[in-house]
Amino acid sequence: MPPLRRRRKDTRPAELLDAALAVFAERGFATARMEDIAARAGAAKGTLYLYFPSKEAIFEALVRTMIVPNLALAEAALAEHRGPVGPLLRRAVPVLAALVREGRLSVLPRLLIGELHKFPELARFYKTTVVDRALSLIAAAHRRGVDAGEFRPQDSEAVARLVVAPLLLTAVWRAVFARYEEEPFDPARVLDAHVDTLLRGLAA
Amino acid sequence: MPPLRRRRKDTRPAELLDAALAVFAERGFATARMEDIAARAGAAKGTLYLYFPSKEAIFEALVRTMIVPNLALAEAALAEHRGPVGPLLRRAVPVLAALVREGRLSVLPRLLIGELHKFPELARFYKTTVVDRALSLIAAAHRRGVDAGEFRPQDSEAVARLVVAPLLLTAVWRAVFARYEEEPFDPARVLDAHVDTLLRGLAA
Amino acid sequence: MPPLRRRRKDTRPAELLDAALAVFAERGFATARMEDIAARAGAAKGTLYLYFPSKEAIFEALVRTMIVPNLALAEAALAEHRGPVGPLLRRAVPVLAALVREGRLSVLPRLLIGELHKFPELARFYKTTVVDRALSLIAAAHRRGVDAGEFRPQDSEAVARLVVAPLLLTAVWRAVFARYEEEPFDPARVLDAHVDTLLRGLAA
Amino acid sequence: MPPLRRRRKDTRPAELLDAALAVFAERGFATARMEDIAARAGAAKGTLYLYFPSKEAIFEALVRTMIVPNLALAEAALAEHRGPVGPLLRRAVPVLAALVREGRLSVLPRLLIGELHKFPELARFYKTTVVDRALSLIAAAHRRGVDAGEFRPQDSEAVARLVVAPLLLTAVWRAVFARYEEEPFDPARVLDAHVDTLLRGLAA
DNA sequence: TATGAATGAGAATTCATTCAT
DNA sequence: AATGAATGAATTCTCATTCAT
Repeated sequence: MPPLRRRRKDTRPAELLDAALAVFAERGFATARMEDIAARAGAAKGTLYLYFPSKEAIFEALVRTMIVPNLALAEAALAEHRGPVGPLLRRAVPVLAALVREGRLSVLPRLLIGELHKFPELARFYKTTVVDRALSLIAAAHRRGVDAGEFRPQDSEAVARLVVAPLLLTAVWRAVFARYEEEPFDPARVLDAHVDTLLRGLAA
Repeated sequence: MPPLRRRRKDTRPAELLDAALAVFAERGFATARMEDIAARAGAAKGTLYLYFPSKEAIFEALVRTMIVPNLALAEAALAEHRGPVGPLLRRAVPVLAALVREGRLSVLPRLLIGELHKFPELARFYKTTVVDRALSLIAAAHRRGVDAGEFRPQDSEAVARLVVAPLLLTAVWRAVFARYEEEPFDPARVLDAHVDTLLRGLAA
Repeated sequence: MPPLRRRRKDTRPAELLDAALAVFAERGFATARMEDIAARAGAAKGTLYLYFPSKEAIFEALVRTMIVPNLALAEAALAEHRGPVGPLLRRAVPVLAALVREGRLSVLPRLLIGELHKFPELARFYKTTVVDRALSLIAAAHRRGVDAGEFRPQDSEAVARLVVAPLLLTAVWRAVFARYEEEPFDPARVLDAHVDTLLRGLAA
Repeated sequence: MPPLRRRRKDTRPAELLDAALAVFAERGFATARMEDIAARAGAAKGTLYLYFPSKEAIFEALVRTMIVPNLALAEAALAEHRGPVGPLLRRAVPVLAALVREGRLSVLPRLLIGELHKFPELARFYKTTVVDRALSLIAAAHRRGVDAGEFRPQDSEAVARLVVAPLLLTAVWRAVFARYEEEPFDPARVLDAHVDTLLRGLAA
C-alpha cells in the first residue's frame, strides 16, 4: 500500500529541505544521495527535481532558508536593548547552549565549513548576509559598551570574532567529536566560562 | 639525472601525502580524484595503490602523519617551561599567526571538520591522540597558573577550549571565507585581542 | 470570451497534433518532451493523454493524418488529366516549390527518415499507403506517356523514383542544411532544372 | 571467464566507432545506449569514456571519420579524368550501387538526416566539408562537359543536385523501407535509369 | 474534461579499484 | 616498482505516464 499521492505543492519544499538537512548532516553533501533525501521526506526521487533543479540547489536553498531568519531576531533584540551589554550577553548563554545541544541547526557549521568551498556564490552570499552581518552586530554592541565606559577600548572587529569563537568550537565539537565521548562534555561549561572570562577581559 | 629509484622509494609516500593534502584541501575528500592526487605527485594512478590500499587510507595516513609531530613539540615546550604561563602564551601568538597565514596545515581543520564524521575510527584516534591531548595540555597549564596564583580558579577544561577557539575560528575563516574578502582581515588582530582579553579574563 | 468547451473538444486533437508536429520538427521524436507539446498547444500534460495514449501514438496519428489527404488530391488530378503528361509535370513545379519553401509539412520527410525505423507498423502503413501509392501513380503516368509515344520505353517504376528524388533532396536540404547557408539556394532552381532535364531524358 | 583485459589503445577508437555506427544505425542516436555500443565493441561502458567524452562526441567522431576519406577518392578520380564526363558517370553506377547495397555507410544518410539538426556545429562542418565539396565537384564536371560541347548549357549547381538526388533516395529507401518489401527493389534499376535519363537530359 | 503533482524506470556519466604489461 | 587501460558499481538527473483533484 503505497502512501497516497497527495498534492502538497506548498508544504513540500520545506519538508524536502528538512529531509535534506538531516541527510546532509548524516553523510555530508557529496555522500548524500538524492534518493535518501527523497525517501526521508516520504517522496520519490523525481519529486525532488520538481522543486529543486539539482543537489547543489538544495544545498543552497537550505543555507539561504535556514539561517537568515534567526539572525534577524538577534539583530532586533540588540537594537531594542538599552543599558549595559554585558547582561545581555550573559542572558544569551542558556539560549545558545540549548540551541547547540538540541541539534537541527547545530550541524550547519560543520556542513558549511566542509562544503562551502564548492559553492563560491553561496559562500559569498553567506559571508555577506550572515557572517559579516553578525560580526558587525557584535562589533557595534562592543563599541556601544566602550562608549558607555562599560568596556575598555579595543579592536571591536577582532573582539566580535572572539565572542563567536567558542560557539563555533562548541558546534563543531558536537558535530565531530561528541559521539566519541565517554561522558559528554556539557557545552554550557564552555559557554559559562566564556562569558565569565570574556566580560572580565573586556571590562574597563 | 633521473631520480634514483632507491631514493624514490623512501620519499614516495610523503610526496603522495603532500599531493593528497593539496588536493583534499582544494576539493574535499569526496570530490578529490585519485588521478588528481597521483598527477599532482607526478605519479600514475596505480602507484598510489602500491603505497596506500584505498582513498580512505590516504586520508587516514594524512591525518595521522601531519599533526602528531607538531603536537609533541608543543608538549615538550610546556613541560620544560618554568614560571608564569601568560608570557608563554603571549609568545606563541606570532608563531600561530604565521602558521595560519602560511597555509599548508591550516586547511586541515576544514578538512577534518568536513570529513571526519565519515571516518569513525580515525575520528576517535584523532580525538584521543590530538585533541584530547592538546586540551589536557592547556588545561594542565591553566591549572598550574591557578596553583601559582597567576590565574583565578576556573573550570580548566572549559578554559582550555576557550584558549583554542579563536585559533579554530581563524583557521576556518581562512579556509572558507578569506578569499571573498576585499581587504583581508589580518588573523593577528584576532590573536592579539585574544591573548590580551584572555589573560585579563583569567587573571586572579 | 473563453473558448467554449464544446467547440474545444472537437478541435483539440488537431491542435495537439499541430503542436506535436512543430515540436517533433524542432527536436526530433526522442528528444521532444510531452510537456513541450502540451505547452505549445496551450494545454496541460495530462490533457494529451486524454486524446492519445502515448507519445508513439501521437507520432502515428500525425503521420496518418497529415499526408494521405494531400496524396488523394494528386491522384484525382492525374486521373482527370487527358493529353500529354509532360505539361502536367511542368505545371506541378511551382506548386511543389511553394510547398517546400513554405514549411510545415516540409519537415516531415526529415522526421520520417529519422524516426520511422522505430515504428515498424507505421513504416509499413506509410510505405503502403503513401509511398507505394505515390510511386505507382507516377509510374502509371509514365506508362501512359510511353503508350502515347510521348516517352521512350523505360523501367517505369525506376523512373517514378527519379521523378521524386529531387523533391526529397530539396526537402531534406531545407530541413537539414538550409539554415547554414549564407545565401539560400532557391529550391525552384533544382526543380526547374529537374523538369527540364527529366522531360528531355524521358522523351521519345 | 571474462575476456582478458588487453591493452589496445591504438585500435580501440576505431572499434568503438564501428560499434557505434552499428548501434546508431539500428536504434538512432537518441535511443542508442552507451552500454550497447560498448557491449557490441566487446568493451565495458567506462571504456567508451576513455576515448570519447560523451555520446555526442562519438557521433561527431563517427561523422568526421567515416566520410571525408571516401570523398577525397572521388575528387582525385575526377581530377585525373580526361575526356567526356558521361562515361565516367556511367562507370560510377555499379560502384555506387554496390556501396548502397552492401550497407555499413548506407545508413549514414538516414542518421544524418535524422540527427544532424541537434548538432549545429557538426552540421555546418559536414555541409562545408562534404556536401558543398561534393556538389562543387559535380558542378565543375558538368561545367567541363558544357565547355567541351558534351552538355548543353544549364544551371550547373542545380544539375549537381539532380545527379545526387537518386542516390540519396536510394540510400534512404534502403534504410527506411527496404525491410518491408516483399520483393526487394534493386537499387541498380534506379541508378541505371538515372544515368540513362540524365545523360540524355543533359546532352547538347 | 482538464489539470499538474507525483512517480520511478532508465540512461549518461564518474571514478575507485584492478591487473596485464 | 611503476604504469595506465579497463572495469562496472554507483549516482545524478530526465521524462513518459499515472491519478487524485
